[in-house]
Amino acid sequence: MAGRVTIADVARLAGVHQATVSRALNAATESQVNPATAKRIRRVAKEIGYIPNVVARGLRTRLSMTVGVIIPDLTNPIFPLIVRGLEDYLAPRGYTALLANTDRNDATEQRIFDSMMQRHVDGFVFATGHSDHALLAQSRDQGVPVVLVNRGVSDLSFPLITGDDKSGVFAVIEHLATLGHRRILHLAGPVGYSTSEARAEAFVAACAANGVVYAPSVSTDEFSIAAGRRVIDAAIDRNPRDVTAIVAANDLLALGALRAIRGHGLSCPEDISVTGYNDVAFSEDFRPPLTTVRVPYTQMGSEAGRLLLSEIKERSEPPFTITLPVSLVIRESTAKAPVTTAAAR
Amino acid sequence: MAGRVTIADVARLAGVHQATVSRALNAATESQVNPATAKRIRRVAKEIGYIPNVVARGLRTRLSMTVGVIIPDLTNPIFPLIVRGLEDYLAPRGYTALLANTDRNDATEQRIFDSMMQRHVDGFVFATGHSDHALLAQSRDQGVPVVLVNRGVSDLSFPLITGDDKSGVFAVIEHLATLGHRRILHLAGPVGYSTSEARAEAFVAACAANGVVYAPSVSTDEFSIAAGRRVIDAAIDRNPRDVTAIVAANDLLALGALRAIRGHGLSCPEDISVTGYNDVAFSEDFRPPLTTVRVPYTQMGSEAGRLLLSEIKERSEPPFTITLPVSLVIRESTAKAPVTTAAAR
DNA sequence: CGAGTTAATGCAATCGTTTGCGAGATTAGC
DNA sequence: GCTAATCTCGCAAACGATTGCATTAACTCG
Repeated sequence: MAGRVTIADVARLAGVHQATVSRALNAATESQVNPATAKRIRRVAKEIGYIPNVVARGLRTRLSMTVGVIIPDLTNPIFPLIVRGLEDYLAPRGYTALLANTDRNDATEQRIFDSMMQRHVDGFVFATGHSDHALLAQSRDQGVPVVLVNRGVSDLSFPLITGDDKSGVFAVIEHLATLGHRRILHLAGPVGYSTSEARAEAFVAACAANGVVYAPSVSTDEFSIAAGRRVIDAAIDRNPRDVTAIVAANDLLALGALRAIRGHGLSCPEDISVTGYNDVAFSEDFRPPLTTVRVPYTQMGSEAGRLLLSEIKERSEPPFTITLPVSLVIRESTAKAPVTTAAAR
Repeated sequence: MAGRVTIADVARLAGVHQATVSRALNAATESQVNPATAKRIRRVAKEIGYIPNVVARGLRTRLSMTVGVIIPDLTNPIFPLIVRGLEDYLAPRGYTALLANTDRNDATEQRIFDSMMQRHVDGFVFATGHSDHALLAQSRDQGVPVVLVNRGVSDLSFPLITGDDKSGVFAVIEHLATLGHRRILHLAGPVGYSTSEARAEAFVAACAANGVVYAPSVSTDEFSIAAGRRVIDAAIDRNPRDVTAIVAANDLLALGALRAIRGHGLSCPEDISVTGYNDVAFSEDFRPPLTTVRVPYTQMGSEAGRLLLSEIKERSEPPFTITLPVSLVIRESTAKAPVTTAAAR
């Protein structure tokens, strides 16, 4: 028990003032104290197991060595990757992460934000994909830096790390065009998400560039397997064999599409090709293994850490966007367009 | 900018002493101040946007309202569930979680532990599955409560939340026995993990109870797809058609087995049945959909939160173990034992 | 040898709260 | 109308560090 040992204990045992202890133990000020006493102080400190109280220090230095990480839902498989990358960057540099989920609920998000503000985090990483501007402005007003991950925000005054959605979608469409697909459906994500929008726009542009006819995008109300299945079920019922390929905005949606296709007695890729986006864990083991776009989420996390720390250190970093390259990974859910269907049109 | 607004600002504007402000804003002490002034204080506080500094408060109250969560690797799909359940319990109660990954590295683990200790976390949740006793003892010595998740530790002096491994494995074996399997292989997890050991033991007992002959367990060096594949590849090469079912200690290992089986031109479940453990996300979409055991990881997380908070509040809770029920989920990776093989023996 | 540097350390304020103690003011009891 | 109990609220000391400033001692140099 004994209550934690403080700097005063060390000072007493080493026969010096606590100010001297503080200086001796702090790399930046160590030069100000006699090497011999410094050594003695360090020895005593180690002996009695002194560990500095970061909270007390933070009170004085106004640094908590803590950053707030706000994500929608840790259960969505891309976020663990981001968080992991972020922490791997932060930990060796003495920072730790406070993590919280918003569940896309603005009230929750505000609550979390306040709670982290109270804890005086040194910066924020937002990966919410729709966080309202109010929070960002609030944070900036209080002088605590923010970096955004995996989302655009209309005004570009915050640094942002994102994957190259445009080139990812282009790669997908080119791949499908090469396989002879000419009628492709875009299974879009819910509106209001920057990724949905970026990918939908890129889809249109890519189709145009490749001479592909596209059906009007159908869009979902959430990024989930169920939503994908629901929408594709309806599409097939309405107009079977209309398209030869489905480009989903997301692996989850793609998985829903796969289930819908099987559910209708059709098969992928023989009757219809499907592509996903994200290259989520296990997508290699789906039925069939999913052709998708790999996004370097772990790297996005560590880049976010790098940017945030540099913002914390030298305040006035100009905001800019880092776009990370993505890559198409071709597996078995895409194949040549079925001749019958193509001919039938 | 303007630096955050403090209690002194509120006091000045409300024309009272800061002690009064503190009391007015704190539910427990609110009764000590005149309702009228309390109201005025609250109004002023709201007006100028006062948010109490939890760090400063913590310095005085010795409570950080923060708990440390130590896991091996967030990328392993069971941990996001646990963390999510934990945070969902913690957040509404004013606590936030500091999260860090050990990667099963003792040095890293010690570093993380120290770092969280410095931040004066009010308690720890360990889900490392092999964390050394030293750390636990250290934590107890300092008087900060610990709860363990998903692992046993030989001395049972810490509260523990775990899934019922024994009944899970029994359910699996009974299911296979009913399907006619008589020669079953256990694809065990790496030694030194409580889950590996518990499941391996249960396997032996369950086989004995069901009159099943089992091959000596083969064990892996890590819980991964690659490890599972490697071991099963070797087993098939050595002795094809020896067993009719493989019981893996984990879904990842099961997935490796599935790949190995396909790689040898065999098929699951026609030639050989496979079961997993955990019911990881997407296991429904594997080839074939995996029969496995569902473990309530999210609930494990929230139970851990409950236990930890109760330990924090009233210190001397006696340690005890909570075992959560699991359930067998039967999908397509298990089928009747092939007659040919059965007859051949 | 005295004045001026420099090196090493102590003093005390500060960061933003909470809280034991005590002082007035008000109310109650008789 | 006086004592005692009860409400309010202010004072000031914590909590555990950091840091500007002052002080002392030792050293340099002309």
